[in-house]
Amino acid sequence: MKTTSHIPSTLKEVAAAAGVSVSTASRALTGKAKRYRISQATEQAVQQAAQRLGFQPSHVAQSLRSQRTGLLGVVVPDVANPFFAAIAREITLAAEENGFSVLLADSRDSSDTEKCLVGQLWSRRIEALLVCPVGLSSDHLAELDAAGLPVVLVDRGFSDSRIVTVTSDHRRGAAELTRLLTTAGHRQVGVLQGLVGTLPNDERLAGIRQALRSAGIELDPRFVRGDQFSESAGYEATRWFIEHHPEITALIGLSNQNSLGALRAAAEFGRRIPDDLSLLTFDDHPFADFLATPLSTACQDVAELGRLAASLIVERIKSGKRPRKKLHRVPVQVIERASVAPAKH
Amino acid sequence: MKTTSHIPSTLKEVAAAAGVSVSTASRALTGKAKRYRISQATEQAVQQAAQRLGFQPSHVAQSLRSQRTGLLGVVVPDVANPFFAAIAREITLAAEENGFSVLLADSRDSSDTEKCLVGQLWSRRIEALLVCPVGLSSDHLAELDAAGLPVVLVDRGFSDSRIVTVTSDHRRGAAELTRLLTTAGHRQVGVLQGLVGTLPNDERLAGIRQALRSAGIELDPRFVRGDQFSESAGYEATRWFIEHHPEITALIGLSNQNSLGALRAAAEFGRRIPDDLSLLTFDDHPFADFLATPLSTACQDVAELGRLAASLIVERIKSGKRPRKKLHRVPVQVIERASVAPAKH
DNA sequence: TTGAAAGCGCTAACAG
DNA sequence: CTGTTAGCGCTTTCAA
Repeated sequence: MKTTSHIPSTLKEVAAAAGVSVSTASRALTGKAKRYRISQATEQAVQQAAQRLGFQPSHVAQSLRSQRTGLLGVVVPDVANPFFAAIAREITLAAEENGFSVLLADSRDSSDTEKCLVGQLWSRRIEALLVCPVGLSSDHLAELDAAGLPVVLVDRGFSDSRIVTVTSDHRRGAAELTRLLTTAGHRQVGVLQGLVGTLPNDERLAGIRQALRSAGIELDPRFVRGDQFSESAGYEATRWFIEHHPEITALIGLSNQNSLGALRAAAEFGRRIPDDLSLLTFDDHPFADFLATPLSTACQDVAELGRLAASLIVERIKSGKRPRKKLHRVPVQVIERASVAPAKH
Repeated sequence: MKTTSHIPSTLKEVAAAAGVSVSTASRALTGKAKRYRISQATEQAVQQAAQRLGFQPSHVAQSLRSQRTGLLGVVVPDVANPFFAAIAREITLAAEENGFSVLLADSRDSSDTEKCLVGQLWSRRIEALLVCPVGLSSDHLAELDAAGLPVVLVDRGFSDSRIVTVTSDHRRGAAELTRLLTTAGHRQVGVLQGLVGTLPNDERLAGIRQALRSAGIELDPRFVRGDQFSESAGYEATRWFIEHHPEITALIGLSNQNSLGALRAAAEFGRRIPDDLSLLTFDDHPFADFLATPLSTACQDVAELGRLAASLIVERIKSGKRPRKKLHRVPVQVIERASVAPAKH
């Protein structure tokens, strides 16, 4: 028994079937019939032949010929993370609208993997690259960018960078969020830190420090704990605070994950939120309103991050010009819910 | 001022730089030096030239030549939906491990868009296609599959289908979940339905019906309400139940989204869960434990769904054989939390 | 041990 | 109005 061949039909076959040359077939199928004044009869014949054979032009061959692949590379640390998934989605939609396809890669939070994947994408001749970078250096990306491949960084960026970057206004968001605490009279604030050295982490921390200072409070270095955007890091840090610094009355998780860890630790140690401990966090999720204690949060506009990045890329591909403006900030929205109680003294 | 050209160097240039022919260069760079007994000297020369020019072979040209693109097409209804994001991730990881790249497409829950995207992917000569299908027919996919393109369906499938499908054991999961209700004495159970006609929806409904019947209860058709896997559908259905059938003591949301709508409606109408109304749902998410009322749920093994699908695809590509087993079931795990109260009579 | 040449499928310049 | 030809970048016969 033989299965139907899945070898796609070629233009040559279509041409043969229609009794014309390949060039005529090509012209008839790419809407150039008018321009070349192809007779109605042949045009139809070609189209019917194509139809009958289920002809789909090979984008591979077209790419080679035209030196344009219509491919966008997207690299994120974890596709399953809702934050990156949302970004990937916006890019994908924008890409599809503009006739591009998305090559998706998952760097698993590893800088080496990221480099490797970027190399592969490059060998596939992507026309632009969008990365939510991992690690603390962007040299390999800057190189590509300098070589003429449009690169856009999303979320994490690099201070020294000449690469176009789209990120939230972390500092201002963090400051506003912190004000919720100072207003409520909190003076002993613990921070559940994420990956030190990354732009979001460092800017958020700076925002918190600044807001505290405005309220006449100096952030105690011992009150900054943790080194990863992960649940376990948040858990460990919270636990450490509870055990060693019971004087702390409020916690700020520098990511959703960190705060999730805080929630677990608090539950485990019998600390009620917000009665025993206030908790603030970054980013949001659909069930936020229905948490036992709805968390007040500084929420990034993920969709806008994605959209902006996509439009910068598309714009750049179309115009061929590298924009002068490198750093793009998207506002952060503070949503006040019920996870801050007045500080007791 | 002129930016560095981003035109990638070609094998021809490398060959020229090394003072050899393209064929020699090719052989030296593809590890065929031994086989062709190329002299150490030339091999090194070629490699150095390649290094110096930053040569990356064009995967486009290789694809055309070899008729193998190493591309996997993935189509999901919504990349930002955690469920599909998780599936996409597993596929992506598996693909990367096996030397494939993933072309990601988002069908936006539209059957037409899906068809269109699949066409584009096909024209890019993907070697296999993984779809979380939308809509009620899979003819266009079955066609491709019959034509020899390995197609795997995930999540939703089709009863009549000859396409390899990976999905959860919805029926059993639903039945087990329902038993939580019958055991607690509930007899008036409302169902927040999703998209009618889809396999997950229909099988879950069947599972519920069956479990109720085992408890001597016939599911009242009026108690099945809703027509979409969406928050608003869940909200509307719940609202309708509250207004028209206050005798209902428990609700089962056929998706996370549906239940989220139920949560909103319940809050709005002052119904406490589970005291006034028990609520069960499908699927889970990280914050589940910290909801005001932790929902008991039938939880799909999303990672396993993705992994299984990926391995079926990879296996099939490598072997070239279409498997005889079409339908693959992944067990569902019921997690009991605190959203069911004993029924009052 | 190496090179020349053909060809993957397509488009476009050139030639009728 | 249509066909012939060259070439995108690569691999692989075939020939030396």
